[in-house]
Amino acid sequence: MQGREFKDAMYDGLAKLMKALANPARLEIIEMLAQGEKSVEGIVQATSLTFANASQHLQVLKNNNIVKSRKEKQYVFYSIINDEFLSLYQHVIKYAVQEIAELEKTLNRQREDNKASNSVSLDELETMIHNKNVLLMDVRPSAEFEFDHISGAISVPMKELLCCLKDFSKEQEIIAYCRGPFCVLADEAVRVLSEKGFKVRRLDEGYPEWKIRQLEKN
Amino acid sequence: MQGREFKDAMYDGLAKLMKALANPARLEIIEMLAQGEKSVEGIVQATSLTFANASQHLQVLKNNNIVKSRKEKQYVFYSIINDEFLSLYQHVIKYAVQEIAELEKTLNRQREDNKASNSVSLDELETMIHNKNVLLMDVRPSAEFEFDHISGAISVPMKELLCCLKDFSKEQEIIAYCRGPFCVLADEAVRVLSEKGFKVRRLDEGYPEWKIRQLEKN
DNA sequence: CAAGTATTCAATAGTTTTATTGAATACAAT
DNA sequence: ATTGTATTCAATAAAACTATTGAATACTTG
Repeated sequence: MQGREFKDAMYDGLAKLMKALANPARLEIIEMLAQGEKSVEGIVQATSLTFANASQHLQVLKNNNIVKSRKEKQYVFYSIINDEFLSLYQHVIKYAVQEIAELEKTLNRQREDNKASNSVSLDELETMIHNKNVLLMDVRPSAEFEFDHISGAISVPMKELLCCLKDFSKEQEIIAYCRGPFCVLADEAVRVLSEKGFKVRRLDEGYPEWKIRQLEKN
Repeated sequence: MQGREFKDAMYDGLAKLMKALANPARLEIIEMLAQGEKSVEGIVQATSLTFANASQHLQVLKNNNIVKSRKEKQYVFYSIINDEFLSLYQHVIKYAVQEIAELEKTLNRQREDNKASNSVSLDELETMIHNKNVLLMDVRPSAEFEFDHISGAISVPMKELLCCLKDFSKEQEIIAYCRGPFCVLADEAVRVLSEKGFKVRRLDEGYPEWKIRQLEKN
């Protein structure tokens, strides 16, 4: 194999991988699957995609070694293929929100809006934990909670949330958090819980921002 | 801003970034610029692109905050925008050659073809350099060496390698490196030198990977 | 100022990607 | 077997991307 031939093969292959990531619908699917496996139906419900379209995008992701699938009964469950990809994806996100002005601005505006709604800031959280009887709920997958979490939090992964409802009091104030403003888990938790009549708000930031604060304190 | 609106803005922006990377010609340009700044002409000479086409791709990269340019006399020099992007790019490459079977195979076949199988890792290099009886040889073009290089290396560009053979001892162990797994220069150097009876191996990675390590140490 | 060089711009045709539509499977439950 | 449900397949038109071409700029040098 000559040098030119080799380069072409490598750059074509690399471009193929990047192309698989170069679509907003597929990125949303990836973000969703980063939080745990989901059936095609689950993805359709959480996005504005049609069944056929979601399935098509999933095929693209599968053919590019980004997701894997398993079949159970008549359902097909998709998930991120491995932790290496997850780590790469998180690196991309981190770069994008830190270095791309446009995205940084969008994210900050969203944070402002969250504050304007009734989300709780890290500062407020601190005083609330001192004074009141609040329940701090980490809704990320349990593996992430076990790795590290905001001190005082309990782990209630999204997929277990519905079965655990009876364990919580409707008198107690609940604060839900996940990975940050980009993560949709906390929003979902707030929606589900408030529909059921709980007093629940979300933390406007998430675990990574809390961690950074802790490090800054030292 | 509603949740849906926010998501669309974020995923569209993210997809825009990935699209800028989703093209083999642009990836080759990035790989080249990762080794130091280059004029448009420099890029045209090293690739099979036309002037207009190279310029167009550079505009795309510039509009997506991947490269920056400066003008000197009538020349425009392009370079990677910052170390954060370089680190992200390295992560992508590392993921691709480790996790994508097709690319891994292509890369390994290339390495086999160049008989560079017993390569040296960056870790090994560090301990070898302590023992002092090793010659670290940078076989990239001298411009790239002058821009920056692994500390302790000497510059022996490929095209000068054959005329300089008499300067080296066959007793001394030689380690050749270039730009990383994609770069074929080191493989060629190893082939040429071992044919002549020198004790030579290649570094399995290259300058960009070393640079990233240095940055991580701080 | 004129000529030369490096780079960019603008238009375009060919190619690829995308969402949509309407079937076609594959499997489970009855 | 028949029905119902979840998913995939196949075809297609619209949109986006790409390389090519032939100018147009911008800057330097003489």
